[in-house]
Amino acid sequence: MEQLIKDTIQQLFAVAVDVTLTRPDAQFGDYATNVAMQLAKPLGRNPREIADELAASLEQSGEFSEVTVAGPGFINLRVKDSVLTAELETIIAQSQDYGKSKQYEGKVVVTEYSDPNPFKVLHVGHFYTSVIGDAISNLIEQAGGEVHRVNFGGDVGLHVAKTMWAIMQDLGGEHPEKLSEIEAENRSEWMADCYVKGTRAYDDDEAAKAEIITLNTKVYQIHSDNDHESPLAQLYWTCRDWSYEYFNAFYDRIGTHFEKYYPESETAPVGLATVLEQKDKGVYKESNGAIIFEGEPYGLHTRVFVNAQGLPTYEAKDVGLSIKKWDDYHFDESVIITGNDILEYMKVVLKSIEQFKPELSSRTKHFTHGNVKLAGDMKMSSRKGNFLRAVDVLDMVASENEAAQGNRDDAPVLGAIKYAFLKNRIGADTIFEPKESVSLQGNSGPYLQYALARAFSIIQKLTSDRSEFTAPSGTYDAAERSLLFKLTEYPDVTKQATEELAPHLICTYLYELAQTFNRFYEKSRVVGDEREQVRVYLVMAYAAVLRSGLTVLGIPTPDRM
RNA sequence: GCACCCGUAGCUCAGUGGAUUAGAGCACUGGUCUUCGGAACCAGGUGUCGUAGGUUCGAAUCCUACCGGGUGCACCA
Repeated sequence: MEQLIKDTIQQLFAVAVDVTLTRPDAQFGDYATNVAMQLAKPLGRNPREIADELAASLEQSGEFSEVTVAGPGFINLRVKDSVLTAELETIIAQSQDYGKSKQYEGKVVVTEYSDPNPFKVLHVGHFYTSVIGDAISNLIEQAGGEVHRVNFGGDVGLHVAKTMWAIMQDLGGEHPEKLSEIEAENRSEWMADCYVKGTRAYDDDEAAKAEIITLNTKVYQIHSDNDHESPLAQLYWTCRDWSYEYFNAFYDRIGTHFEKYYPESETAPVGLATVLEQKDKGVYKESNGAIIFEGEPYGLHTRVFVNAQGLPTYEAKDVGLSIKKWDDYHFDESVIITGNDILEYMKVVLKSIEQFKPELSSRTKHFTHGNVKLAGDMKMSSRKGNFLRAVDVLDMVASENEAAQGNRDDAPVLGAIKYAFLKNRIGADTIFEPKESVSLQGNSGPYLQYALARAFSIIQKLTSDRSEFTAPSGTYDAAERSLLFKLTEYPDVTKQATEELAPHLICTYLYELAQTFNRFYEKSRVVGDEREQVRVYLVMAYAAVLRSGLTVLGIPTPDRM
């Protein structure tokens, strides 16, 4: 249609312009264009006149059932129902594949997100970032990308030393055999408690602080010696395994799967070696015994990559991570999803990498989101031990669902949480109001899941005696037409959502679609109606699009609820 | 102090160059109701789009300054 309008303009006015169609309020038409206003200046004519002339010509083309001019020169177009029928055929034929965009075909993409630290607890923020990262990965995947989901976490570093210190306080020394006294279901909580104790000791007790700093070096030593024998090493490896088991169990439950963990112990040596090597080439430099990168010439700030004790900081570990990802995947694009608190930090790290591996930093996109905040004034900190754990969120929503529906099924629980996390644009902080976020009505995940379950129910009633798709020959009534027209918007939505990596656009669309369907459903009987033939295909097309959209968001699509 | 993110209805947010009433959900009030599964549908209304200038035929949307909130800025991650 855009091409047709473009050609018509070329014929009438002998100028080439880009024509974009928008979807105005339904009362004005299916599509609208403001191209007459764009032409007013170059042609030196009244936009209204141009619009009238163009509209008359478009009307003669026979492609539209209605062409009108409104306001200062907007052209509103309504397409013939036969055009919609052709699109309905496409949706039925392609089903779940309808509307997939193609921007990432043939591209290898590494997505890194979630990034919890072993020896620490998973809190609500990890849940949030995992859901966002997953949806972004799915968007790239539906667009044809070969996606590798990876996870980066600190299995060495000061937080590990703090936890290990408290663990040994608790066990009375380096006694790995005593770990068997910790019940399996209490392990993650016990380690989280130890982290809190270790942090308090580090802050309040000078002697403990010195011990923890020494212990930090010993933990690095375990890795460089590949030590699995010493009592300290046994303690360390066992607790690290417990952490990964705990992470995997959580990811399984929320339907996320990572291809690979990059523990910092593996990226640290690579990062350290790289920084030292590049120091000799002048990228990094020594300052007060540490090795730094000066960001000021680039409008950034200076950061320490190797501390005065010769240990790599998070910065060097990130350098190592980048290099390892590159060696493993030779990606076309590397997408990193984190909280926005490390936005400036990441710019410095990437700028330093750009000095010696420009192709690597130019292919890296850093996406940041805000923090999850609890309604009211409660601050969360895993250091202090007052925080909302990821499982607490699941439990709260499960209780809410139980009160409303009498069960604790995971599908609506995950639907509610994931949708609440995804429906807003990524960037600002998310206020987590347990009661609101968990809502099962209105603009919520379960509303969409339920809308889909109803559609399945209808389809199943007719499964046995449905023949091959035959395109309806007549026209559609108002409710049918608005549902069908809304369905045809889906390809535009996936395209834009993929370009911007903005899952909330899918949410907004699906909610509008479900509303449109529920209105249709309210007044249009399907089974047994004389228009059953047409309507059942509309329902099938709707179910395909809704299911496809929910799947991109990572939201379960149960047939029944 | 500097940098980045944000400021739209009582609350949580869409809308980020287009109009004919700036939209949803929640909350509140009333209605539909022997369900093709009611987690639904319908009706009812509040806005100095943070403030002030500017650009434009046209600004919640772009530019500038300011105000307010959040986050970050050397050996934590």
